[in-house]
Amino acid sequence: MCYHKSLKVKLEKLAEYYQAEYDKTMSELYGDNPISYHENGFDFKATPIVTAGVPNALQNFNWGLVPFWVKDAAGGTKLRVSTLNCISEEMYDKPSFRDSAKEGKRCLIPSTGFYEWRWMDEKGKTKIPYHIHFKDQELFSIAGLYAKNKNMGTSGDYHSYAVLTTRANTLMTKIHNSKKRMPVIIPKQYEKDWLNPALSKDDVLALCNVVHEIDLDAHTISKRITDKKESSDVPEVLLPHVYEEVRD
DNA sequence: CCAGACGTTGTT
DNA sequence: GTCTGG
DNA sequence: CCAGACGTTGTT
DNA sequence: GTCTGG
Repeated sequence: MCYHKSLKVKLEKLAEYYQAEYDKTMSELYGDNPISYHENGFDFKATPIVTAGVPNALQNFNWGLVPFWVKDAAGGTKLRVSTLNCISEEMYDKPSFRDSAKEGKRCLIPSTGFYEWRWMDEKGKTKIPYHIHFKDQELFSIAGLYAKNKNMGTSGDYHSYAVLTTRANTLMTKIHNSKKRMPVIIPKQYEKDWLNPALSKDDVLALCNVVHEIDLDAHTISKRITDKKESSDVPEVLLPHVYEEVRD
């Protein structure tokens, strides 16, 4: 699973990585600051993504996929709580995701890392947060599906996406030791393929498994990440924090 | 037929 | 929009 | 997923 | 302990 991520990079650098344009609204929104240090999926916020539909632009889409058939805002807010993630193995079958999957509405979700908790005991009493990132590259793409809905009560259409998940690779099995899932990550050399709307189902599903060849790294961080009294969207949240009980 | 779901992960 | 359970 | 609540009356 | 809201 993946409900927390970071995008510690400026808009301009994002555009460069994806060879994509962005409009004035977006530059006003983010200015010259990194886009986020910690984003909680349950805030359902919009951040820049790249879609198969418009592969040469950064577009601000909301996390938590609201399918086109949702009839009103109440239905959307209820459903998106459980569509932050999509089990990639089932995306062609689930009512909430299958239309996006079949229509090739795949997207790249720019990320500089994601957060996961590791359980330190059998009883589920102690958990320690980690930030997971690439070993040798700051920015990378998480794979997603997206959709458009007209009934969310927003001024324009409501654009949203879900993070695809897959079986955890070796590193993630260690950290995400109870659920053993992780976001689908698309290496740079496959990004164009992923955004090709004509890609076959078999190829799509195969790309959801390349995570097993990816070299990720992780470090423990402070529990400030879940502190409600202080903002967690600050640079300090990413700093390594040593726990006695973690020996690896 | 109508009403209601449509989802993720999980044992704190 | 489409499927399932009642 | 986590954090926070943990209730009453009313009545389509 | 379990449910709900975010």
